[in-house]
Amino acid sequence: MLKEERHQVILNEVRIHNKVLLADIAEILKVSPDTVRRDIKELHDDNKLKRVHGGAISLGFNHYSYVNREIYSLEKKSQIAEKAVSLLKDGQVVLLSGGTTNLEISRLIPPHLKITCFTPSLPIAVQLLPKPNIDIIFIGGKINKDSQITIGGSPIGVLSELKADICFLGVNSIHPTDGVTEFDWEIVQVKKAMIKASKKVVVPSISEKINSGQRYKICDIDAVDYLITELDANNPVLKPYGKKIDLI
Amino acid sequence: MLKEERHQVILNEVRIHNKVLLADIAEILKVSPDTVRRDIKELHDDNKLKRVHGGAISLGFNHYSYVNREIYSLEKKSQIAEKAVSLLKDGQVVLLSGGTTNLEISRLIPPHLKITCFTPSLPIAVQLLPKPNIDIIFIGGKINKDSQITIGGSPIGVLSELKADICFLGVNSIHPTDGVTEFDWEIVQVKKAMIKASKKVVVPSISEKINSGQRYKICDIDAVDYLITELDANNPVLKPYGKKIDLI
DNA sequence: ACAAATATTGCATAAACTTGCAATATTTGC
DNA sequence: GCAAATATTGCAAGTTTATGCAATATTTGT
Repeated sequence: MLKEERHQVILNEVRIHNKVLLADIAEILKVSPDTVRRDIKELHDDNKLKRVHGGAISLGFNHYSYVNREIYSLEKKSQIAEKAVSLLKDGQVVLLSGGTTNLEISRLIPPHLKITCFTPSLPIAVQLLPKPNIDIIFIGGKINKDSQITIGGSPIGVLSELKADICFLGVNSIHPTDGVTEFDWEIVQVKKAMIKASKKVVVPSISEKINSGQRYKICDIDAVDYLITELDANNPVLKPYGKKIDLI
Repeated sequence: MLKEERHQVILNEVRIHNKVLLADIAEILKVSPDTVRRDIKELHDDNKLKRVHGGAISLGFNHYSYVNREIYSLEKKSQIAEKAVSLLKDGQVVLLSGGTTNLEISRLIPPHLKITCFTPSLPIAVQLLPKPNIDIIFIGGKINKDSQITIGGSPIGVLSELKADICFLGVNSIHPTDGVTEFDWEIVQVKKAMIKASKKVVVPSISEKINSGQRYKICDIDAVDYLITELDANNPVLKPYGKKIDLI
């Protein structure tokens, strides 16, 4: 029995059951638990699965855990989110794209605010659920598991019939001349539709994303009305945007 | 059962119900309350949920620092869900209404099954998210906060363009002559549309709901193809249904 | 305020993990 | 092709972790 074979067996079990028990694998493969332990250790180091006491578990098992990624920039995101929330007023119709910054925004929306939120993001809808004064309209469609938002023709169709007061557009990258860009084509299509569906477009973005670029373009800088970062509005990094966008 | 699995289950329950009772988790997972207590303590320390007397609550729910006593017959629902899941086959298009029994069904869908699930239920979508082989189509619309499903014209419109293989219809009440009934008119409209949109209609229902009635009618008994309860198929309680419905 | 439910603490036991080591395989350099 | 170097595997001893139980304390609902 080659090591590679064992690895395949283990990964396969994980793929099917989302987990494996070390003892089970040892039994199936007729090798010592130590060997399996070492195999799992290797696969763990290769990021193929997650090693836990007693066995291993699929990496993707908790997709929702993307909330935990980038925990380091949570502080910045909270600062941004606080600024963003201050733009909201009673009675508005708000469009929220996906992303962790927008999730933070929806977390910070004060419970007394009476607004209507449209969103294609599952985590954001869940986040808004406990707030009694917020009407939530979920923009349906096929759910993209990575981003946990709906994509494709269906959400775009819904958006084409909507005119929201304000849109919080979570972005991957923003650049003074290249505009707003994203790496996933399907998501770009949805975000384009969101911009069309809103009177005002707000981009909340941590400063790391400023001046970077991705493969696909969502819109020019001109299409963005407000740029919110954790930085002070007259920070030199933001200089190139100042003429075209209101900085917050 | 790996500790990690238990953690995932607990977090999932918290996401869906916004709270968990320690005793329920112990029951579901077949472990001692002490273990669950330790699990919750760990998750609390990791800032994944908030530990409170009697269980845990979602972080987003901090204002309500209590846990409601809510008796839900989980054991029965699991039995029903297991029977329900056995009806599923690779390649099917499945329609899932809301409700805790359907939630339990979606929890038990084996991860290797390749199916497409349409649902207007937020908790069910979240529950299905980690399963890699399931395509999830969320039926969008305005979210009803009580039931956590979308209601109104929008979901009904989507359903009118769909023909699913099988529909799991969560119900409030079922009666041999009065048919399937519900207390919320808006939800009735959605469920009517779901029945039209499916080749086969399955009603998973705990036996308490059998022979009861509510204000609004969803459909006659004839429209239901299968009735799944926690009881044995030839239990006398089910006798009146036997002629018209397959009992499981 | 009291009874019932839940939490804490310490402890016991079993299972799982770590580490070092020795016996075999396998690969490498010449 | 062969010896040396390297990897792999199983084992054993000691350590850590996981889990349930029981006695006691705290919290909660009425």
